[in-house]
Amino acid sequence: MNKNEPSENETGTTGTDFMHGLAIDAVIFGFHDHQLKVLLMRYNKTGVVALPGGFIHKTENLNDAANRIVSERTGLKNIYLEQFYVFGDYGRSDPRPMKDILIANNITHDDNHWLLQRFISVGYYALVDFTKVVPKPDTIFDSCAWYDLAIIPKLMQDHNTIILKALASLRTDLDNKLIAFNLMQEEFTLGDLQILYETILDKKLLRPAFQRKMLSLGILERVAKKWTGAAHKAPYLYRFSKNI
Amino acid sequence: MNKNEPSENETGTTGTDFMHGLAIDAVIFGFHDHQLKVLLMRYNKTGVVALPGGFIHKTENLNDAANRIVSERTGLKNIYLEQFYVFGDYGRSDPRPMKDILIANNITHDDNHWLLQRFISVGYYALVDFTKVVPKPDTIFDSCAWYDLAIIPKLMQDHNTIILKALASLRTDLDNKLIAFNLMQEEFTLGDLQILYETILDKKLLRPAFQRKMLSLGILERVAKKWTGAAHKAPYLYRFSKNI
DNA sequence: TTATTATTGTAACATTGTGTTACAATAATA
DNA sequence: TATTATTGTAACACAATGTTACAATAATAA
Repeated sequence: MNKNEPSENETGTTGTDFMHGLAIDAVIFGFHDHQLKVLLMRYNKTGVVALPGGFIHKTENLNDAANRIVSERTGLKNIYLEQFYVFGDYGRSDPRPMKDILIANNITHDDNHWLLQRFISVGYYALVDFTKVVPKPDTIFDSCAWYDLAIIPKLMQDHNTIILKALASLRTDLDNKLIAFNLMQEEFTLGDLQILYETILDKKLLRPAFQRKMLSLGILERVAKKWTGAAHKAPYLYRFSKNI
Repeated sequence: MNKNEPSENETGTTGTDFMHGLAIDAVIFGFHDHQLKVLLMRYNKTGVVALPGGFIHKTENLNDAANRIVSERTGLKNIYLEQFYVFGDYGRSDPRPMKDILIANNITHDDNHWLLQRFISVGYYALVDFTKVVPKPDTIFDSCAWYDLAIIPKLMQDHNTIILKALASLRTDLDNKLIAFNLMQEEFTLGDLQILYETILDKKLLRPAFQRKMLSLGILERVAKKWTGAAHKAPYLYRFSKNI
């Protein structure tokens, strides 16, 4: 939300500056401890859990809005973002959870309030470095936190479906685009990278073939040996080569 | 548009039943005479050429709206449709061409008319059997016709960009999904199919490799020999195997 | 110091998929 | 019946990937 406009509160409930009927939902993926994570928001009072999302300012580019929304929740800039689907079924917009939230937060409204109308939502997924994210709740959300993708609770509206579709898109994009690096820290071993791929694709990969393929892409720079302290050969650290 | 609601004219200029700020633009691909074709509409009076498009009824699913819009223009049902991108830049919505069209058609409006506001547009591409399409203009469009993809005129707003993005999506989808058959007639030879692929991808393919690949997919049924009348071996006809 | 252990880096071979060349099988015409 | 152009497909070459094998470590233990 635009902090320069005091007429707007953080969740934009007055909505004078936003396009109506259209929203953005963001599936923000992180990777930590051998698990894919998703950043989710919990509305205070009602406890409803939902994807981070937001609206588009009337003079704002759609992709800029997505960037803004994801930056606000993560504290990061230059985030890898990908549009993956538009969720536009009429039935997806049950006004009940939002009405409960408005009531619980003493926000005046009637049944024609724009937040209770139908929304079509543009789905974006983001890939971020888990270790760099500082999740940011606000006044309406009492929590903004990582959830293991394997144990997502029942979410608001069709947000569970949106996550599944985002994951499917991530899986197909993984082969075509070189995006997995956005989920890693600056430096990583080929073993780390393989575990990431195996986690996203949910299947085991053969180590020699995986290493050969990654190295043959020509986008990895060998940095130094990693000190592990373990009783075996130390792996090399790599970084994503930025000059490509 | 819904013919059952007399309060709506065909182009929905009153817009009481439509979502505002959101539109659908459809890139309808056909294939004929060794060329990829796109179906385009020409507004009467102004001569502005644009993609077929439309709006979403307030209680209509987004994908249903896209189907409806494409069916209206082609006269076909069960059309292969794919969402490929959402065009949401603020600058894309120049109100001038639409204002000219409203003026030329004596449609009363002021500068706040919803058709002159900003639109975010969901891009769909459709693949149809060229020979089955009966292009349908209406009162606002004096023409609805096929254009060779290689010689598209300057279109309204960012519609040239939308076509380019649709073509790029079609090209990448061609390898992953088995969708080219939607552009062919019921029965076709492998030579026909190869010409289609070559036209879409804009590059020559080697015949033995192409035939081997298509046949190994296991989705083609050999039907009969095709009578060509030419002084050489007759090719086989194939059809897309529906039981898969 | 040297053997032990587990893991990494990579060679080597097998299999599969695709690029390329070659040629037999036609279907009409001369 | 020979000629012609095109189709169907075999055969080989090459590239990408799957799989097995093993040498190169880095710490620990003997």
